[in-house]
Amino acid sequence: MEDSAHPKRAVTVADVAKAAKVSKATAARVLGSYGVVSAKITDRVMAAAAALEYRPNELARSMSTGRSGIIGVVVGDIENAFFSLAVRGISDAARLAGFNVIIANSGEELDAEKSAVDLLIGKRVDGLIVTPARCDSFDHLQHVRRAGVPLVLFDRAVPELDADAVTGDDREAAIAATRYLIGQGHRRLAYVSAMDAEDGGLTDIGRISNSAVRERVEGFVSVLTEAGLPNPLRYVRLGATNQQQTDGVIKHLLSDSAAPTALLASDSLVGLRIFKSLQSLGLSIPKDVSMISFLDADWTSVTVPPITIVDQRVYEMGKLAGERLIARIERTPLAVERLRVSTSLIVRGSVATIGR
Amino acid sequence: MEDSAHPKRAVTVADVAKAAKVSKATAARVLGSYGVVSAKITDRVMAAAAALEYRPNELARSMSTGRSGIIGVVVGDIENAFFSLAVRGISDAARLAGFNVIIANSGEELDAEKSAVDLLIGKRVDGLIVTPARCDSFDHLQHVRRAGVPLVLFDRAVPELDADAVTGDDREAAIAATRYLIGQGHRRLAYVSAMDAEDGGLTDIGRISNSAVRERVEGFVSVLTEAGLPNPLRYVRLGATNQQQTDGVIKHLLSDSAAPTALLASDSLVGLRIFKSLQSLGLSIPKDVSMISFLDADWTSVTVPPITIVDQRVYEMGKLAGERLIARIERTPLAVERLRVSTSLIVRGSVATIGR
DNA sequence: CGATATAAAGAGACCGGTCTCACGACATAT
DNA sequence: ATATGTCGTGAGACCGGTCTCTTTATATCG
Repeated sequence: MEDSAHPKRAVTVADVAKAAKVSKATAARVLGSYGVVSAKITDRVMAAAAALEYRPNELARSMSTGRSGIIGVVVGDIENAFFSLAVRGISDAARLAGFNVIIANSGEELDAEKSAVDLLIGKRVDGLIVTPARCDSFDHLQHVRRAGVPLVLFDRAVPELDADAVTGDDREAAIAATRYLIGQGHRRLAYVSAMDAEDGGLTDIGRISNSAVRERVEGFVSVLTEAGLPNPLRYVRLGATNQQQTDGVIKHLLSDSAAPTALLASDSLVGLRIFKSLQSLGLSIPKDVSMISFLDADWTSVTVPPITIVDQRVYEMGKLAGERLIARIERTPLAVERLRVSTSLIVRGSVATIGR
Repeated sequence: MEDSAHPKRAVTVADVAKAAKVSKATAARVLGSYGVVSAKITDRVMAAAAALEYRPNELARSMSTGRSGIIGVVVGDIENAFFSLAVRGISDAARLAGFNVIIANSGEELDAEKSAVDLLIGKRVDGLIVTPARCDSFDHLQHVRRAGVPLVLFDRAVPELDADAVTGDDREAAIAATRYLIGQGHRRLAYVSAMDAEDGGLTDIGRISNSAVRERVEGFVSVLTEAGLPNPLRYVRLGATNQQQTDGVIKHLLSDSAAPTALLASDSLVGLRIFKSLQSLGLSIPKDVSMISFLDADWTSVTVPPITIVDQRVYEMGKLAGERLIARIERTPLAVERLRVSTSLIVRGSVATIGR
């Protein structure tokens, strides 16, 4: 019965005003809870609103106030545990401050990232958190800043860009993991990442377009160099983007006459792929080969052996990014800051002690 | 330099129109690509728009067109692999049709769900996909329908509600898994779920407020009954919401003088918790106890032994839900449908054959 | 060559809120 | 009794698009 009333047009302040026999302005004051209205009239308007099932049109509200109450988040891949955890951190921070979150996926592709950013700007989000797919292309991010929209970079920094960033201490993390491996007697160490690359090999660290990966490789290389090990880039591999690619990378690495004895996985997805590769090759961890992965993902603690990992505290990173963005939204004049969240090595059972 | 131009006010059609020396209406026609405009003027407007870096205000656009191009998704917990996979399916379907997605988390709590739904309706989403936390409370969902907003339920159905739903074939899935266990000689089977419950035990299946869980339990019970096993509810346990709770549940189950020989986990998170519990109790799978989990999660294929699972094809479910919603948005008069996505048992190594 | 059809551009209402300003009523001050 | 102030309400502009209706310029036809 009431179902068939007016299936189409939504109830507006004007409708409520008419029903309560007051002006639109007064009804709006009550419904938007601003200005001053007498208690009597307030009640009358509230009653009318309830009877009509009035729901404010947030779009209209946003348009006149200029604030949408939404923050936009552009991530590489929500399916990746790293990002879904980060998103939870961001969401929690946002909710606490009364903001809501729109998530967009870039699939780690620059074009998708650009259009996602454009879209969110178009929706007039109050601020933006972006995980830039490439740190060497940031015109679109400069547009964001020029448009006056607060921006926080996540996980990866763009030094040339005058924007806040929340990242892990990737260099230190890689250093700690690498030192640990060397301390356990390893001398031939490989680093495997999922970054796209022309050739899979690597000649120039500076060319890595993802700052997090670049810093990790730099840390990795610096430790090898400081330990006096030759040709530190020899076992650095990119392109482990899917299981098949990873199988190829691992097979190739291990068939070397001087095969690496330990593998460092750049993220938990790569780590999982490496684990599966080794499993399918019938190799035992850590007897045949040792490994360390980034991120305390689900699977790392239930394998045999459990995987030694670099714990990234992603939830905190996300929360921090959210809080930082909100601070910037609410009181704009704020100096640019680059926050680093410390990581720690969690030693489990995937690294062997060798050579003594 | 250009940075300091006008850090505040955004460029509007009126600005572009002035720059191109045409009327606002004409500029709008070009920028919104509707109506007819001569090639010459089109070029002039486009040039002006490019020079001024015009970005359309989607809010304003939505307000006059009445369409936002956004579909809202309310899930239980994005961090759960089940939902993040589903969200990808939904997003993919949405993107293909030119829609974008706002995600909101309910944390499986009714109040949070209600306010998320309200929020999204307020934002004037074109449609809504909801994973109802409880199937016995749906006033808020009826509001949605009454407001004329297309709605698709996900994973769980509400029979009383006249809305589309996409679910798994939970009853059949549970039946298949249970039959398999019985076929392997198991006679004492436990079902463990994360649903909140007053007591953890269970006296009345009808009281389970999550239809997916209820159907699974029904399937489970029906097979036990048909196999002539006594007291089928004896080993059904709810409340495995975190590791500690799960440890308690498992310890209690297994300390029974007639302890179950196989455990059925209601989702992959519960499955993981059970696995860890068993591990910490020093029990071996499947020698000491067998288990089956729902969902082909990451971790299930790298454990020793790998876990036998009920594969839910969640991505397809999400995609289907997205497509269904979009169909309903674009051509409203459509009969209500309840779609079921079939599941299949993937036998790996976590179930022992016993008793013969 | 004038009448009519048609294409292109302009003027302005509208969406549903917010918010400024003006106005009337009543209280207090002088 | 008149001036001043405050409070509560109403009228209407505004946000930035879309879209209808009107006007103007050009083309087609008899």
